[in-house]
Amino acid sequence: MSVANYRNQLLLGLSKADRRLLAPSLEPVELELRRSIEKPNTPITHVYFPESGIISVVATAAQQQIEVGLIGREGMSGTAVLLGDHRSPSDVYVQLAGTANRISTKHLTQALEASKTLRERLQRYAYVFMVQIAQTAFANGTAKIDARLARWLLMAHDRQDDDELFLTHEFIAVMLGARRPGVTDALNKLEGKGLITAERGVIRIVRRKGLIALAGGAYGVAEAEYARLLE
Amino acid sequence: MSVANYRNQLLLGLSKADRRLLAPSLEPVELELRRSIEKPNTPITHVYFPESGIISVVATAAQQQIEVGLIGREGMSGTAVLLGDHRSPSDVYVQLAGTANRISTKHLTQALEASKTLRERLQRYAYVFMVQIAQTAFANGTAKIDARLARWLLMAHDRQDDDELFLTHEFIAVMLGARRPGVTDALNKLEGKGLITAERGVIRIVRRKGLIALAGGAYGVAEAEYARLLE
DNA sequence: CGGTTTAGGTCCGATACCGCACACTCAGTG
DNA sequence: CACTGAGTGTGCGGTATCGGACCTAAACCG
Repeated sequence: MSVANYRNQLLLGLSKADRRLLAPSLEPVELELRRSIEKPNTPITHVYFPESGIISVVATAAQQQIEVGLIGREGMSGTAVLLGDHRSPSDVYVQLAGTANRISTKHLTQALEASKTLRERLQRYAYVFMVQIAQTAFANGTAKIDARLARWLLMAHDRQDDDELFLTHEFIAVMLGARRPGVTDALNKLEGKGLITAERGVIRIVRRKGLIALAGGAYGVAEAEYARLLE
Repeated sequence: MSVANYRNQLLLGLSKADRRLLAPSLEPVELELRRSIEKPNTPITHVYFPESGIISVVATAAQQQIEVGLIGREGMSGTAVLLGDHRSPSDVYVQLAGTANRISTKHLTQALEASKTLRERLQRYAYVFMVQIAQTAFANGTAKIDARLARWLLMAHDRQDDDELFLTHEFIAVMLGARRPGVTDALNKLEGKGLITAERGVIRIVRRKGLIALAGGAYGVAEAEYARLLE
């Protein structure tokens, strides 16, 4: 794959030199639905830069699961590696199929050693991801299901080109830490307001502005930080 | 202040050389209750290494406030600076009075440039703090108020020497994003189980194990990461 | 084409938590 | 020593969400 063809914004934002540094180690891979990217407390072997699709970072404990962050073509998995660790307590897997370029933890670590500018840029992303997680904590603590759903749909929508998201209520329920029927209700509510349309397995975003309003303060902060630091 | 006198574990864990690098720039300060450490979207002037007391990182939006992370003598404020930013979208202030050593953002940045080992160690802390925030997201999304309260009390207790926490229900309510009477109820529930005792303005931790059990999976993950990476 | 799987909708009672309001009580202050 | 204010306890109706179950409908498969 030629350098110019990357669609991952983090890779695209690198200097030519930094991109050349990573390019030989990058390996294109398919992101199949549900594919595991990181297992809790297990060494991270590769770090993924999605070209399309979405990767979820999910906290798991006592049979409970809930998404704490999500990664698309704007970012990368494995931020732990950027900060000197080689594992994480979270489960990380593909939530929306797509493609990615991945690099082995070893090669990435070497590249980070070799280039200060690379390190700085990727660490800025790590910071933005931290803000995203903080926003998730905020949303989970203060917002109702429909607002959290709106936030989630917006974040997913930001990470792909068209307006159709291929997801089931079941999966969304896990993401939000809610019951599946609760998600069904919330989706119907959003559809009733004309913000989305939904069919079996497909959700179509219709009015982003309405979704943003409904999400309240839970959406936008991390996105603004990203724009400020990485664009 | 002599090097040996630090009580902040992050400073204590540094190599002698790194401690010498920071020491001349460290300035002892009082952490008065409610003192502001960082304002949202305003340059971070100083980074604080608490010796005692607790600093809260609070996400604010649309008149809603909720704590996403908390910092005591095990850590430092201003993780954004470690990752190349100089502000953060969160409100950061003193939640439990104490003392700290602080360093200007400029001096810290210079020291991070000068010492790779310093940078690596502090960035590992930043990673642990990120895990803590993720746990908050988990707790907020899945746990009931009494479990979240138990988690919060445990985390505060970890960060001081004795068993008495001087807090009002009102402040805890803000931390948890709950109503004040909800906190009163939850505290009474914990007291009924013999896990704590409470008087006006004081909460005394009695049975940590019981609190940990009640907190479910919401407590312990970030603490384990800290032990693994920084002890 | 008929059977099976998977996704979605709906209904039930229970409950945790909310918003709001008000009463009590302890601790300091004039 | 009464007064005041902050901290705490309590009550009440309303509602979001839960846990569990069940039923329909679309898609898939031999």
